[in-house]
Amino acid sequence: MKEVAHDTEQGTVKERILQEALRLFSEKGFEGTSLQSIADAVGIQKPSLIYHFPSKEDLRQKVVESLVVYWKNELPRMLSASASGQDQLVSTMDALVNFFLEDVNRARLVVREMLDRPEETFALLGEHVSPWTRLIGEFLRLGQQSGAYRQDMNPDAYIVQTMVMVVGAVAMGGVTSGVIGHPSGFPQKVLIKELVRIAQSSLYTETPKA
Amino acid sequence: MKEVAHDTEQGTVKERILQEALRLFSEKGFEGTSLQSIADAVGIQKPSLIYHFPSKEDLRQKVVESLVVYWKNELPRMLSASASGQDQLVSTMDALVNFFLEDVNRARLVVREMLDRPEETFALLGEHVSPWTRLIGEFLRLGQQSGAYRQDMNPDAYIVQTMVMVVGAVAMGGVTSGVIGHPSGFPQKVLIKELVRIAQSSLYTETPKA
DNA sequence: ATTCATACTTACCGTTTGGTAGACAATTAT
DNA sequence: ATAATTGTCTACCAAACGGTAAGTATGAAT
Repeated sequence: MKEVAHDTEQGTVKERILQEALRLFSEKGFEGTSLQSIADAVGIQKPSLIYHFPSKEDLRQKVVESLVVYWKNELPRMLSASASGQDQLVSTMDALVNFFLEDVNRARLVVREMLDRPEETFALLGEHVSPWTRLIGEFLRLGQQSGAYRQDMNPDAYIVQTMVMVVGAVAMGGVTSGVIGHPSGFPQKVLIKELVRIAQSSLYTETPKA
Repeated sequence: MKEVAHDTEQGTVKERILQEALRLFSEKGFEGTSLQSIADAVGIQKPSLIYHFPSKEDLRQKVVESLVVYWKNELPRMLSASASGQDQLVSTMDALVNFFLEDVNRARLVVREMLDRPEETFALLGEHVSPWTRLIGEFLRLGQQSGAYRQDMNPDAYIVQTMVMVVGAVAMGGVTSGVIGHPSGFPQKVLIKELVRIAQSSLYTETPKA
């Protein structure tokens, strides 16, 4: 019923459109990407594209949606996977980093959407992600009561800042490292490692290793 | 010689173009902003705009340049202003935050430039900002030798990450706070305060107040 | 056999885009 | 006085944009 054509290469045409659109939107931006360029990348004609997605705006929404639904499935899995404990937070952040690191375009698209459509993105995050971050917030507050986490830490603000740091680092890390003057960038692994260090060492009351 | 027209409102026409272009580029993006919309915002006709800036691309460069030269003047002033000591780092970061907080569009434009033109932005940062961040790097390494700063901290990566955090927080803070689910955002002051806390507490070996 | 929906095509359309040409005042220099 | 420079305008242009119309090949359903 669904796959009528041969799907010669990989995935259905619709999937390949979403894939190329994600890539181009995140690289050149929504306004900077023409339907023609997406059609070319997929190897079809422009009206064929508009057949699958009635408008450019519709395509954009579907691309964003594909990221959101991923998270709606993956985040709860991660939060429940690692047994409750200190490591839960660490592994969740690890998965968060890896998700974006797996395809840098994801992070770039998220950043672009935040800049291009602040209110819409705000609403989207509030709807799909906030239930889970609230949970993490509760977890942080508990750790604060037990004395494991710093008292002057603001749980909600900490979560927001950590997310900004992760998304920002992946999306802009390679570029930002220009501020150091490294001839050609900065190994991303080192950057991520420092990111994790910052997030953790600013959380715990005692220093893990002095 | 320079100001021929009456400059009825504020600043020369050229300055007002740069001002509105910065605003629109950072709000809608470079590709999402038409010369017409800039001309309308300034209150002139499109060819008058093209008279002052020969092309849209030229205008973009001048807008970016206006931010860079600001930093080339301001950063050294900040680094030398506060007498050498622990507070030097704190006050520098404070000024960095305030610069972007003063006009959120600055942060947004920087982020957009990093996404739209990575190599170019990388080179620009390397040329104009890296000399000063290298200095801060030296400062961090010294503090590390003296035992004031954590040994597992990577100075260069720390600087990069801190910058990502600052720029990202200002540019996307209001949106990202949607992840918490606050009905209408998050007080930016709280966010910035936590940002500073994270940056500092992840730096020092001993916790300031437990 | 024929109807029907799917997936994709070529040809086209109105609008907007960045940019040019050339006229017109007003100021400045000679 | 006159010539040149500066800043702004109206009118226009080719190209690219998002999107439509209408047609064609193909396989499934009746």
